[in-house]
Amino acid sequence: MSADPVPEAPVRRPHGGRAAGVRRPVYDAASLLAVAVGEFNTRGYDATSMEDLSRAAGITKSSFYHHVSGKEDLLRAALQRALDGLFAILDERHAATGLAVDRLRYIVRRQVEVLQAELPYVTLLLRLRGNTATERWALERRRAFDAVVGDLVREAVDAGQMRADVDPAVAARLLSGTVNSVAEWCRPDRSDGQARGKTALPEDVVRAVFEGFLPRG
Amino acid sequence: MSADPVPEAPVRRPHGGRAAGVRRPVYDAASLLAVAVGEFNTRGYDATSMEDLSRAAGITKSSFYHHVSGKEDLLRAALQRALDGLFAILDERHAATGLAVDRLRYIVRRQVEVLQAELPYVTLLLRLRGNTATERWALERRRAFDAVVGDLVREAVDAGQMRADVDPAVAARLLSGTVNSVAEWCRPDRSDGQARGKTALPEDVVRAVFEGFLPRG
DNA sequence: GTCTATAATCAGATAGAC
DNA sequence: GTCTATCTGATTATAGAC
Repeated sequence: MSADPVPEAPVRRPHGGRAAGVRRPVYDAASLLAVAVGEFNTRGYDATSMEDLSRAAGITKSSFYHHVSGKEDLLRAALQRALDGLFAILDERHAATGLAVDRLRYIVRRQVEVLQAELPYVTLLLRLRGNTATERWALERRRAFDAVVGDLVREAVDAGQMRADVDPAVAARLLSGTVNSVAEWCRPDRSDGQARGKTALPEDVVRAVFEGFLPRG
Repeated sequence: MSADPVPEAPVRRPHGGRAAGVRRPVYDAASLLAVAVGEFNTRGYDATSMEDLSRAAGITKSSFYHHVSGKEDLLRAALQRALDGLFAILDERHAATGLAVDRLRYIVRRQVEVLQAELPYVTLLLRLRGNTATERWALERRRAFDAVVGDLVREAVDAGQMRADVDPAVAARLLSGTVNSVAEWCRPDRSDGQARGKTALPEDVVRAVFEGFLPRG
């Protein structure tokens, strides 16, 4: 179920120097990808020009093209990374064994964790419209992930581990929607769970989804 | 708290006829807006050209410009309609009086109903990036709506009507996120609650958010 | 109201000097 | 590796005939 792991950013130093004190631009492919994804998420993929990207990287458009093959390739690399992170969850032990509802709970928690760890890449994935072949490929992969979750919800409902008075298909979509909505406001710097530490958010999402917001008892 | 109501589509018939049997194009401003919003939601606002819009309306780009003043004005009209629908909820009786948790429940239900009734317009609103002044205006209005909901969540938590072990700010965002995620898969034609009728979805969302997906008891 | 034709601008991408 | 200059095509918008 997993895909090829994306190689981690090899830090390569450029030859040409700049005036000392000037904010150092990024040069290697992985860093340029990070810059690009940031711009994509700020303006939207379609509204972001190669000029925008190169400016954000601190070089001209031509220099930028020396490092990357094009706009869509940047998008594909970013989406690959997001999808690899998500699909890797499904290979984990607790996602593949045990009660359906427990596997579901584990996947939800891990999904939020991956979303936090790979925030810009997952955010980009969640905002696709499907205009290019690359986008449609990623959307299809994403649907495959959601289908696994959907099947698990149905299994849990059938086993009486989840409430049956909400249609399983609707429940699955609300569940995914709730998890994915975190990308729209989560910021990596800020610990979103206030004073309860950095790991609080995944558990909050699990509680909200499975137990709801009403007081216990 | 409400804004000016948007006038309902005055059906105005065009003079120039077409060959009978050919699919009749739309001519009045409201119909062209509906067409445009549909295209915006399919491709994304930035990726949709005026050529795309005019082709979808069945006329040339120049003719299209005869009816509308520009791309951004179409966007503003659409966002106005979505925001009016949402803010009108806050003026309703059950949204303004009663226990905080009950007001919240009512708002969530009505939000889903408005989302269903004005689906394309609300969808467009929820996908904004803030590239133009119009988008930023709409985003600010949307944030104001969310702030009202956020305050209500805090009030409900403080009153012990909602669980206190999830940060109120996080709870409010998860709540809004869950509701808004419906726009990503809800289709007006299909009755999403399966065999339980068309009005099932709002209640399903309310149950999911407040009671969670675990079985009762 | 609709059309063809055309501005004026900006997009993604490349050539080739240094 | 970076740059200036340029190509090619798409984009928003307008002019003006019918």
